[in-house]
Amino acid sequence: MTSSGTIPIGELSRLTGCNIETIRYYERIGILPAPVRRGRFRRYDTSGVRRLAFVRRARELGFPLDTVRTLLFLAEGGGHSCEQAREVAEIQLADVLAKRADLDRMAVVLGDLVQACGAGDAAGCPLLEALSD
Amino acid sequence: MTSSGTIPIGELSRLTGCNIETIRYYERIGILPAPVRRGRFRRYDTSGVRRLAFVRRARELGFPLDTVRTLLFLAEGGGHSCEQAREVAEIQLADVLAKRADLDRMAVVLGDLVQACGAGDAAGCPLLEALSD
DNA sequence: CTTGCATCTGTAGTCGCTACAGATGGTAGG
DNA sequence: CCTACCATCTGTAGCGACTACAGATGCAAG
Repeated sequence: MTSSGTIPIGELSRLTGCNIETIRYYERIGILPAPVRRGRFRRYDTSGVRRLAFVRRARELGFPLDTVRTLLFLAEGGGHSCEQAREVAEIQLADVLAKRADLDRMAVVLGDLVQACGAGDAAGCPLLEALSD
Repeated sequence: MTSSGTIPIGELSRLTGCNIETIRYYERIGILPAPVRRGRFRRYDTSGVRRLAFVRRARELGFPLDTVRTLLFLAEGGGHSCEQAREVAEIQLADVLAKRADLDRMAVVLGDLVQACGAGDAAGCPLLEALSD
């Protein structure tokens, strides 16, 4: 047993639900550290798995990768963690709410237009005419 | 007056709220036809203005550029316009609703975490711990 | 021996712009 | 007449977050 508890990238991918190419991409841009290798093959231990899982969860909340970097740093005990973490989360929340508001507006308009097109009586398509103004 | 009713790209930009670089980009990828030129300068007439306005409105509803192409074609009287227009709008609506649902989920989680971090009593940051699992 | 699998590196493509750099031509002011 | 400025031009590269190859390598099973 040279490195008993370690897994190859494929298994890390399965464990975390993260694409292999994405894992290598994260390594390239410094989100994940270059792991130990057995020959040419990357080998990940539990800390590697935990770190990637962290990244995935952060990404699921929509945090951009640059912010994920900050969150990783904070999670490793950098500075006034909770305070700063809350700050970036607030910014992210505001961003999410703004995007949702945009989508809401789109959904209303699209819903109306689909409806109007469904009840197709009048000459001309309501949808196409709305776009043509 | 060689071409009285035509305007330069800057004015088209102002009229439609569409960036000059974006207008040229649309031309490059075939969303807009190459306009008449006065010397080296693009000149747009009312049909150019209307076409770009159409594109902008479609983009505001989130239609991808490829679909905008289809919509333009339909608006110019291609085939069973209204039926097909409704179909693409339904797909777009479904997409918008799915994205909104994603954002909703994010907003709930982020809201909770921001809240939990605000009431900072316990040791450890709730947000960072949620990401660390 | 060969087939298949997992992995490797490196590069290019996606989408919808945006941001330059560097050239060109016309007008207005000194 | 010269200079400054303005709008426009072309062409290319960058963004964010991946994704999709192509082509090499090495190992184990049939």
